[in-house]
Amino acid sequence: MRNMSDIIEQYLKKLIEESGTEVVEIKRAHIAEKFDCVPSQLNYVIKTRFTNEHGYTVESKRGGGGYIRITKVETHSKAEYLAHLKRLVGEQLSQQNAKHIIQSLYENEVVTQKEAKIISAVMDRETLMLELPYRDRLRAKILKRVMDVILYSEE
Amino acid sequence: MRNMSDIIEQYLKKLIEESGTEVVEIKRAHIAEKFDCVPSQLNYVIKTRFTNEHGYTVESKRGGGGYIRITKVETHSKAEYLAHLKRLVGEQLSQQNAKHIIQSLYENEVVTQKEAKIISAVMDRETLMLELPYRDRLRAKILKRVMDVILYSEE
DNA sequence: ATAATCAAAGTCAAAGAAGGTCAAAAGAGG
DNA sequence: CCTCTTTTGACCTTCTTTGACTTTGATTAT
Repeated sequence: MRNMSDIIEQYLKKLIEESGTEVVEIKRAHIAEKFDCVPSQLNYVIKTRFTNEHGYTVESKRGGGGYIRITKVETHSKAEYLAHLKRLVGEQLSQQNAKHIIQSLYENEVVTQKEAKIISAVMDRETLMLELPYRDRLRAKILKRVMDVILYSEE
Repeated sequence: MRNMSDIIEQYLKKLIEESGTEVVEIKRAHIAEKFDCVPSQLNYVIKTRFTNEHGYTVESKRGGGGYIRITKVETHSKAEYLAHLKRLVGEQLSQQNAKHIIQSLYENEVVTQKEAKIISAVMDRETLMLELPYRDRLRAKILKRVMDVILYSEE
Protein backbone atom coordinates (compact mmCIF):
# COMPACT_ATOMS: atom_id res chain seq x y z
CA MET A 1 0.00 0.00 0.00
CA ARG A 2 1.46 3.26 -1.07
CA ASN A 3 0.23 5.96 1.22
CA MET A 4 -1.90 6.89 4.17
CA SER A 5 -4.85 8.04 2.10
CA ASP A 6 -5.07 4.70 0.34
CA ILE A 7 -4.80 2.84 3.61
CA ILE A 8 -7.56 4.87 5.19
CA GLU A 9 -9.69 4.44 2.10
CA GLN A 10 -9.35 0.66 2.32
CA TYR A 11 -10.05 0.73 6.02
CA LEU A 12 -13.26 2.69 5.60
CA LYS A 13 -14.41 0.47 2.77
CA LYS A 14 -13.78 -2.58 4.90
CA LEU A 15 -15.81 -1.01 7.69
CA ILE A 16 -18.71 -0.45 5.36
CA GLU A 17 -18.52 -3.97 4.04
CA GLU A 18 -18.35 -5.51 7.48
CA SER A 19 -21.22 -3.44 8.77
CA GLY A 20 -23.48 -5.16 6.30
CA THR A 21 -25.61 -2.04 6.16
CA GLU A 22 -23.82 0.03 3.53
CA VAL A 23 -23.34 2.71 6.15
CA VAL A 24 -20.58 3.59 8.51
CA GLU A 25 -20.34 6.35 11.02
CA ILE A 26 -16.99 7.54 12.24
CA LYS A 27 -15.40 10.08 14.52
CA ARG A 28 -12.91 12.05 12.50
CA ALA A 29 -10.49 12.56 15.37
CA HIS A 30 -10.66 8.92 16.34
CA ILE A 31 -9.70 7.64 12.90
CA ALA A 32 -6.98 10.26 12.66
CA GLU A 33 -5.51 9.05 15.90
CA LYS A 34 -5.74 5.41 14.87
CA PHE A 35 -3.69 6.12 11.76
CA ASP A 36 -1.57 8.76 13.38
CA CYS A 37 -2.39 11.53 10.95
CA VAL A 38 -4.00 14.95 11.19
CA PRO A 39 -7.80 15.00 11.25
CA SER A 40 -8.10 16.95 8.06
CA GLN A 41 -6.55 14.08 6.18
CA LEU A 42 -9.88 12.35 6.59
CA ASN A 43 -11.48 15.20 4.69
CA TYR A 44 -8.98 14.72 1.94
CA VAL A 45 -9.64 11.00 1.73
CA ILE A 46 -13.36 11.57 1.65
CA LYS A 47 -13.19 14.33 -0.90
CA THR A 48 -11.04 12.30 -3.27
CA ARG A 49 -12.41 8.78 -2.76
CA PHE A 50 -15.93 8.86 -1.41
CA THR A 51 -17.62 11.29 -3.75
CA ASN A 52 -20.99 10.91 -5.42
CA GLU A 53 -19.22 9.83 -8.56
CA HIS A 54 -17.62 7.04 -6.60
CA GLY A 55 -21.02 5.97 -5.36
CA TYR A 56 -21.01 7.33 -1.85
CA THR A 57 -22.95 9.92 0.08
CA VAL A 58 -21.38 11.68 3.02
CA GLU A 59 -23.15 13.50 5.83
CA SER A 60 -21.65 14.99 8.94
CA LYS A 61 -22.37 16.97 12.05
CA ARG A 62 -20.10 19.25 14.06
CA GLY A 63 -20.05 19.98 17.75
CA GLY A 64 -20.33 17.62 20.68
CA GLY A 65 -21.27 14.16 19.51
CA GLY A 66 -20.29 15.04 15.97
CA TYR A 67 -19.72 12.40 13.32
CA ILE A 68 -19.07 11.66 9.68
CA ARG A 69 -21.42 9.20 8.05
CA ILE A 70 -20.53 7.53 4.78
CA THR A 71 -23.22 5.68 2.87
CA LYS A 72 -22.70 3.51 -0.15
CA VAL A 73 -25.36 3.84 -2.83
CA GLU A 74 -26.26 1.68 -5.75
CA THR A 75 -25.92 3.24 -9.16
CA HIS A 76 -26.69 0.79 -11.96
CA SER A 77 -27.44 2.02 -15.45
CA LYS A 78 -29.43 4.91 -14.16
CA ALA A 79 -26.14 6.64 -13.61
CA GLU A 80 -25.42 6.59 -17.32
CA TYR A 81 -28.80 7.92 -18.18
CA LEU A 82 -28.59 10.77 -15.70
CA ALA A 83 -25.06 11.62 -16.69
CA HIS A 84 -26.31 11.87 -20.23
CA LEU A 85 -29.11 14.22 -19.24
CA LYS A 86 -26.75 16.31 -17.16
CA ARG A 87 -24.53 16.77 -20.16
CA LEU A 88 -27.58 17.75 -22.12
CA VAL A 89 -28.46 20.41 -19.60
CA GLY A 90 -25.09 22.10 -19.75
CA GLU A 91 -24.74 25.58 -18.29
CA GLN A 92 -28.11 27.01 -19.20
CA LEU A 93 -31.57 25.59 -19.47
CA SER A 94 -34.80 27.05 -20.80
CA GLN A 95 -38.12 26.29 -19.18
CA GLN A 96 -39.16 24.44 -22.32
CA ASN A 97 -36.20 22.13 -22.27
CA ALA A 98 -36.53 21.61 -18.56
CA LYS A 99 -40.09 20.41 -19.09
CA HIS A 100 -38.92 17.94 -21.71
CA ILE A 101 -36.22 16.55 -19.50
CA ILE A 102 -38.52 16.18 -16.54
CA GLN A 103 -41.02 14.45 -18.76
CA SER A 104 -38.31 12.05 -19.82
CA LEU A 105 -37.39 11.36 -16.21
CA TYR A 106 -40.99 10.59 -15.45
CA GLU A 107 -41.47 8.34 -18.45
CA ASN A 108 -38.39 6.41 -17.51
CA GLU A 109 -39.71 6.02 -13.99
CA VAL A 110 -36.79 7.83 -12.47
CA VAL A 111 -39.14 10.19 -10.69
CA THR A 112 -42.75 9.88 -9.60
CA GLN A 113 -45.45 12.18 -10.83
CA LYS A 114 -45.40 14.13 -7.61
CA GLU A 115 -41.65 14.53 -7.77
CA ALA A 116 -41.94 15.70 -11.35
CA LYS A 117 -44.47 18.31 -10.31
CA ILE A 118 -42.31 19.54 -7.50
CA ILE A 119 -39.30 19.87 -9.75
CA SER A 120 -41.32 21.62 -12.43
CA ALA A 121 -42.72 24.07 -9.93
CA VAL A 122 -39.28 24.94 -8.66
CA MET A 123 -37.99 25.61 -12.13
CA ASP A 124 -40.91 27.66 -13.30
CA ARG A 125 -39.90 31.13 -14.35
CA GLU A 126 -42.49 32.50 -11.94
CA THR A 127 -40.61 30.88 -9.09
CA LEU A 128 -37.12 31.85 -10.14
CA MET A 129 -37.62 35.57 -9.96
CA LEU A 130 -34.57 36.41 -12.04
CA GLU A 131 -33.77 38.09 -15.30
CA LEU A 132 -32.86 36.03 -18.24
CA PRO A 133 -29.31 35.03 -18.51
CA TYR A 134 -29.25 34.25 -14.80
CA ARG A 135 -32.55 32.47 -14.67
CA ASP A 136 -31.54 29.86 -17.21
CA ARG A 137 -28.26 29.33 -15.46
CA LEU A 138 -29.90 28.84 -12.10
CA ARG A 139 -32.39 26.44 -13.64
CA ALA A 140 -29.56 24.36 -15.07
CA LYS A 141 -27.78 24.34 -11.74
CA ILE A 142 -30.89 23.27 -9.89
CA LEU A 143 -31.79 20.47 -12.24
CA LYS A 144 -28.30 19.05 -12.19
CA ARG A 145 -28.25 19.09 -8.42
CA VAL A 146 -31.61 17.37 -8.34
CA MET A 147 -30.29 14.69 -10.66
CA ASP A 148 -27.40 14.04 -8.34
CA VAL A 149 -29.75 13.63 -5.45
CA ILE A 150 -31.99 11.31 -7.39
CA LEU A 151 -29.07 9.16 -8.35
CA TYR A 152 -27.50 8.95 -4.95
CA SER A 153 -30.54 8.80 -2.76
CA GLU A 154 -32.08 5.46 -3.71
CA GLU A 155 -31.03 3.99 -0.40
CA MET B 1 -27.29 8.18 20.43
CA ARG B 2 -24.54 10.67 20.31
CA ASN B 3 -25.13 13.42 22.83
CA MET B 4 -27.32 14.55 25.69
CA SER B 5 -29.42 16.89 23.60
CA ASP B 6 -30.31 14.15 21.13
CA ILE B 7 -31.12 11.77 23.93
CA ILE B 8 -33.41 14.23 25.63
CA GLU B 9 -35.06 15.06 22.33
CA GLN B 10 -35.84 11.38 21.75
CA TYR B 11 -37.09 10.99 25.27
CA LEU B 12 -39.50 13.89 24.98
CA LYS B 13 -40.78 12.71 21.62
CA LYS B 14 -41.41 9.28 23.05
CA LEU B 15 -43.30 10.84 25.92
CA ILE B 16 -45.52 12.71 23.50
CA GLU B 17 -46.12 9.64 21.43
CA GLU B 18 -46.92 7.46 24.40
CA SER B 19 -49.27 10.02 25.88
CA GLY B 20 -51.46 9.61 22.86
CA THR B 21 -52.57 13.20 23.23
CA GLU B 22 -49.93 15.15 21.31
CA VAL B 23 -49.09 16.98 24.51
CA VAL B 24 -46.61 16.48 27.27
CA GLU B 25 -45.99 18.49 30.38
CA ILE B 26 -42.68 18.29 32.15
CA LYS B 27 -40.81 19.69 35.11
CA ARG B 28 -37.59 21.15 33.82
CA ALA B 29 -35.60 20.36 36.95
CA HIS B 30 -36.92 16.83 37.07
CA ILE B 31 -35.83 15.97 33.54
CA ALA B 32 -32.49 17.62 34.15
CA GLU B 33 -31.94 15.44 37.14
CA LYS B 34 -33.02 12.30 35.32
CA PHE B 35 -30.41 12.93 32.65
CA ASP B 36 -27.87 14.43 34.97
CA CYS B 37 -27.50 17.74 33.19
CA VAL B 38 -28.09 21.38 34.03
CA PRO B 39 -31.69 22.57 33.77
CA SER B 40 -30.94 25.10 31.09
CA GLN B 41 -29.99 22.28 28.77
CA LEU B 42 -33.70 21.63 28.48
CA ASN B 43 -34.13 25.15 27.15
CA TYR B 44 -31.45 24.45 24.60
CA VAL B 45 -33.09 21.23 23.48
CA ILE B 46 -36.44 22.92 23.17
CA LYS B 47 -35.10 25.90 21.32
CA THR B 48 -33.25 23.79 18.79
CA ARG B 49 -35.62 20.86 18.35
CA PHE B 50 -39.16 21.79 19.29
CA THR B 51 -39.69 25.02 17.42
CA ASN B 52 -42.61 26.01 15.25
CA GLU B 53 -40.58 25.01 12.25
CA HIS B 54 -40.34 21.58 13.75
CA GLY B 55 -44.06 21.48 14.27
CA TYR B 56 -44.33 22.08 18.00
CA THR B 57 -45.71 24.72 20.31
CA VAL B 58 -44.23 25.30 23.72
CA GLU B 59 -45.81 27.00 26.73
CA SER B 60 -44.48 27.26 30.23
CA LYS B 61 -45.05 28.70 33.62
CA ARG B 62 -42.52 29.72 36.26
CA GLY B 63 -42.75 29.72 40.00
CA GLY B 64 -44.12 27.08 42.27
CA GLY B 65 -45.83 24.35 40.34
CA GLY B 66 -44.20 25.56 37.17
CA TYR B 67 -44.03 23.42 34.05
CA ILE B 68 -43.09 23.26 30.42
CA ARG B 69 -45.76 22.02 28.07
CA ILE B 70 -44.87 20.84 24.60
CA THR B 71 -47.64 20.37 22.09
CA LYS B 72 -47.28 18.78 18.72
CA VAL B 73 -48.99 20.87 16.09
CA GLU B 74 -52.03 19.07 14.74
CA THR B 75 -51.50 17.87 11.24
CA HIS B 76 -54.87 16.34 10.67
CA SER B 77 -55.69 18.74 7.93
CA LYS B 78 -52.81 18.85 5.57
CA ALA B 79 -54.06 22.10 4.14
CA GLU B 80 -54.02 23.76 7.54
CA TYR B 81 -50.61 22.42 8.31
CA LEU B 82 -49.13 23.62 5.05
CA ALA B 83 -50.77 26.99 5.40
CA HIS B 84 -49.20 27.26 8.83
CA LEU B 85 -45.78 26.45 7.48
CA LYS B 86 -46.19 28.88 4.60
CA ARG B 87 -46.98 31.64 7.05
CA LEU B 88 -43.90 30.66 8.98
CA VAL B 89 -41.75 30.93 5.88
CA GLY B 90 -42.78 34.48 5.12
CA GLU B 91 -40.70 36.45 2.65
CA GLN B 92 -37.28 35.14 3.54
CA LEU B 93 -35.96 31.79 4.63
CA SER B 94 -32.57 30.71 5.89
CA GLN B 95 -31.11 27.37 4.97
CA GLN B 96 -31.32 26.34 8.61
CA ASN B 97 -35.01 26.99 8.89
CA ALA B 98 -35.64 25.40 5.54
CA LYS B 99 -33.99 22.23 6.81
CA HIS B 100 -36.17 22.23 9.89
CA ILE B 101 -39.33 22.68 7.91
CA ILE B 102 -38.46 19.96 5.46
CA GLN B 103 -37.67 17.66 8.34
CA SER B 104 -41.05 18.41 9.81
CA LEU B 105 -42.74 17.69 6.47
CA TYR B 106 -40.98 14.37 6.35
CA GLU B 107 -41.78 13.46 9.93
CA ASN B 108 -45.42 14.22 9.29
CA GLU B 109 -45.35 12.10 6.16
CA VAL B 110 -46.22 14.93 3.87
CA VAL B 111 -43.18 14.18 1.73
CA THR B 112 -41.12 11.05 1.22
CA GLN B 113 -37.47 10.89 2.09
CA LYS B 114 -36.49 11.21 -1.54
CA GLU B 115 -38.73 14.23 -1.98
CA ALA B 116 -37.21 15.77 1.10
CA LYS B 117 -33.75 15.29 -0.31
CA ILE B 118 -34.70 16.79 -3.63
CA ILE B 119 -36.21 19.84 -1.98
CA SER B 120 -33.23 20.24 0.31
CA ALA B 121 -30.83 20.05 -2.59
CA VAL B 122 -32.70 22.70 -4.49
CA MET B 123 -32.63 25.07 -1.55
CA ASP B 124 -29.03 24.54 -0.66
CA ARG B 125 -27.04 27.74 -0.78
CA GLU B 126 -24.61 26.04 -3.14
CA THR B 127 -27.41 25.57 -5.62
CA LEU B 128 -28.94 29.02 -5.35
CA MET B 129 -25.88 30.90 -6.46
CA LEU B 130 -27.06 34.24 -5.15
CA GLU B 131 -25.94 36.79 -2.63
CA LEU B 132 -27.66 37.00 0.65
CA PRO B 133 -30.75 39.05 0.77
CA TYR B 134 -31.85 37.57 -2.56
CA ARG B 135 -30.95 34.02 -1.78
CA ASP B 136 -33.18 33.84 1.27
CA ARG B 137 -35.99 35.41 -0.66
CA LEU B 138 -35.70 32.97 -3.50
CA ARG B 139 -35.58 30.08 -1.06
CA ALA B 140 -38.78 31.26 0.56
CA LYS B 141 -40.45 31.61 -2.82
CA ILE B 142 -39.39 28.14 -3.90
CA LEU B 143 -40.49 26.40 -0.74
CA LYS B 144 -43.88 28.04 -0.79
CA ARG B 145 -44.38 27.03 -4.41
CA VAL B 146 -43.37 23.49 -3.55
CA MET B 147 -45.87 23.45 -0.73
CA ASP B 148 -48.60 24.52 -3.10
CA VAL B 149 -47.72 21.74 -5.45
CA ILE B 150 -47.69 19.21 -2.66
CA LEU B 151 -51.10 20.34 -1.56
CA TYR B 152 -52.74 20.35 -4.96
CA SER B 153 -51.05 17.32 -6.41
CA GLU B 154 -52.73 14.72 -4.28
CA GLU B 155 -56.31 13.96 -3.41
C1' DA C 1 -52.87 43.52 51.97
C1' DT C 2 -47.75 43.70 51.81
C1' DA C 3 -43.48 42.14 52.09
C1' DA C 4 -40.38 38.51 52.27
C1' DT C 5 -39.22 34.07 50.75
C1' DC C 6 -39.13 30.10 48.13
C1' DA C 7 -39.69 27.61 43.81
C1' DA C 8 -39.69 27.27 39.42
C1' DA C 9 -38.38 28.56 34.49
C1' DG C 10 -35.66 31.94 31.21
C1' DT C 11 -31.49 34.26 29.29
C1' DC C 12 -27.11 34.70 27.76
C1' DA C 13 -22.48 34.28 27.08
C1' DA C 14 -18.30 31.62 27.73
C1' DA C 15 -16.07 27.35 27.25
C1' DG C 16 -15.77 22.95 25.06
C1' DA C 17 -16.21 19.62 21.32
C1' DA C 18 -16.50 18.32 17.12
C1' DG C 19 -15.89 18.73 11.92
C1' DG C 20 -14.50 21.99 7.58
C1' DT C 21 -11.40 24.86 4.67
C1' DC C 22 -7.55 26.23 2.41
C1' DA C 23 -3.08 26.80 1.04
C1' DA C 24 1.68 25.82 1.73
C1' DA C 25 5.06 22.18 2.02
C1' DA C 26 6.47 17.66 0.87
C1' DG C 27 6.56 13.53 -2.13
C1' DA C 28 6.02 10.63 -6.20
C1' DG C 29 6.14 9.76 -11.11
C1' DG C 30 7.30 10.67 -15.62
C1' DC D 1 12.71 19.38 -13.60
C1' DC D 2 7.61 19.67 -13.79
C1' DT D 3 3.23 18.23 -12.55
C1' DC D 4 0.00 15.89 -9.78
C1' DT D 5 -1.13 13.97 -5.43
C1' DT D 6 -0.62 13.76 -0.55
C1' DT D 7 0.39 15.58 3.93
C1' DT D 8 0.11 19.16 7.45
C1' DG D 9 -1.34 22.77 10.20
C1' DA D 10 -3.32 27.18 11.21
C1' DC D 11 -7.65 29.07 11.39
C1' DC D 12 -12.94 28.82 10.90
C1' DT D 13 -17.74 27.41 11.68
C1' DT D 14 -21.14 24.86 13.89
C1' DC D 15 -23.24 22.59 17.69
C1' DT D 16 -23.34 21.42 22.67
C1' DT D 17 -22.63 21.99 27.53
C1' DT D 18 -22.44 24.70 31.60
C1' DG D 19 -23.33 28.09 35.01
C1' DA D 20 -24.11 32.66 36.82
C1' DC D 21 -27.67 35.74 36.93
C1' DT D 22 -32.68 37.17 36.01
C1' DT D 23 -37.63 36.97 35.97
C1' DT D 24 -41.91 35.25 37.33
C1' DG D 25 -45.28 32.89 40.21
C1' DA D 26 -46.77 30.91 44.67
C1' DT D 27 -46.65 30.83 49.56
C1' DT D 28 -45.98 32.49 54.05
C1' DA D 29 -45.26 35.78 57.63
C1' DT D 30 -46.22 40.51 59.27
